[in-house]
Amino acid sequence: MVETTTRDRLVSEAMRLFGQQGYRATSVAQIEAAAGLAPGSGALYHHFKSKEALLAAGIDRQLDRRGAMRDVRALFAGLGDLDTELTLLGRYLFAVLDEETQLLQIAARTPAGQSARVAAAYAALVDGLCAELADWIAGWAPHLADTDAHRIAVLGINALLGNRAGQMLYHGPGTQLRDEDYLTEWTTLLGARIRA
Amino acid sequence: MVETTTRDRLVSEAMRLFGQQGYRATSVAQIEAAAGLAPGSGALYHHFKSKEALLAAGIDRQLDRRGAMRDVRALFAGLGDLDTELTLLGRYLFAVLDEETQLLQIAARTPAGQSARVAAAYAALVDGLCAELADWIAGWAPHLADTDAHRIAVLGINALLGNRAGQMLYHGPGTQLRDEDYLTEWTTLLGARIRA
DNA sequence: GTCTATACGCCGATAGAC
DNA sequence: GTCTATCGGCGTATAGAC
Repeated sequence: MVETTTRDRLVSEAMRLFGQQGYRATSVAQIEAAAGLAPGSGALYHHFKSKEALLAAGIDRQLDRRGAMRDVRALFAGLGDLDTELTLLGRYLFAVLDEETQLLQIAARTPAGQSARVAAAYAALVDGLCAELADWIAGWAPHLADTDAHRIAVLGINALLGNRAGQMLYHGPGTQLRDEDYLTEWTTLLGARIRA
Repeated sequence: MVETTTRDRLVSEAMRLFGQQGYRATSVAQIEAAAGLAPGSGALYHHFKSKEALLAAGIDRQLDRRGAMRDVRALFAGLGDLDTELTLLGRYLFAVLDEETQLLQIAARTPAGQSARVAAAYAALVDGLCAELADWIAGWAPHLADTDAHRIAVLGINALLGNRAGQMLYHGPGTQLRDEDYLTEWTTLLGARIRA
């Protein structure tokens, strides 16, 4: 994943800075400097017609990289008992969220209805993860109504999202748990609910 | 809670706007206008020496209003069975979070280590809620180790935080569940874990 | 305490040389 | 494609009249 073109570098550095500082707080000059161009020169505008177009390109690239909704039921089914599969699934969901860290940060720091593209990308991510988890739950607990499986999934995803949100805000070691411990507890909680 | 002084109105409107748009994206002129002053006039600077001092005053007011850590174990203990108490406790935790909406929004939109005051206020809130919930759990499940009770509490609080974070980002009706349904599922999940 | 007026800097974006 | 130079606008903050 070595960046070749200046355009790619601009997108990468812009998304990194947008995530760290927010869209408005990041200046075009700063992005240019991070991409190895002279800060303050309008060099960026030979690749994007505006700063907003650059954000849109970054979101679109993130959406392109995002694989199609995986059928987690097929991926993880039959690997072992419920707790084992659930732990693996939790690690997988954390990994997906970490791939989308920049998007999550940008979404959190974008004033509500400012960018429809950002909101749509965020909604698609969360809804997709909930659907995947709900699907897997339904496979293990056929006796559960679909709405129940969905509710458990929403809560499970929110628990993972809340963890990453907390890490973004604390940014220090904080009082947060280690990922391993958190996932263990997450597995225990959801496993007990699904079995019941 | 009718605002009397101009200073109070400035703080209230500033915190509202900071929450909606973020600190940097909110201009002093906008705050002045919202407080009924002439936008662009430096009238604000007769009450605060800078925009940053205004934010600090807002955070401090939020901290002052925040009651001392309540002993939820004493508040909710003996009201009924575990599920009943847990539901009430969940409603209470949601209510506390909703009182702190502005702080949560500001924290989310403040670029990491920008304001130590904001980070400290956020950390104190989350740590306090986790401690309260862990305390209550320990009361119902004496057989559980303290570290286990704490882990369950962290996950429970994160699940509630994740829900409110999602509401802040969707801001539309979205796919989110109704509070009632979400709390029901939250209660079921944590209840099953505590009993086990 | 609030106003008008203004200083001064930074930002997004454009023009034109190379 | 990247640079220097620059325009116009908006941002924070200040000075001084009332």
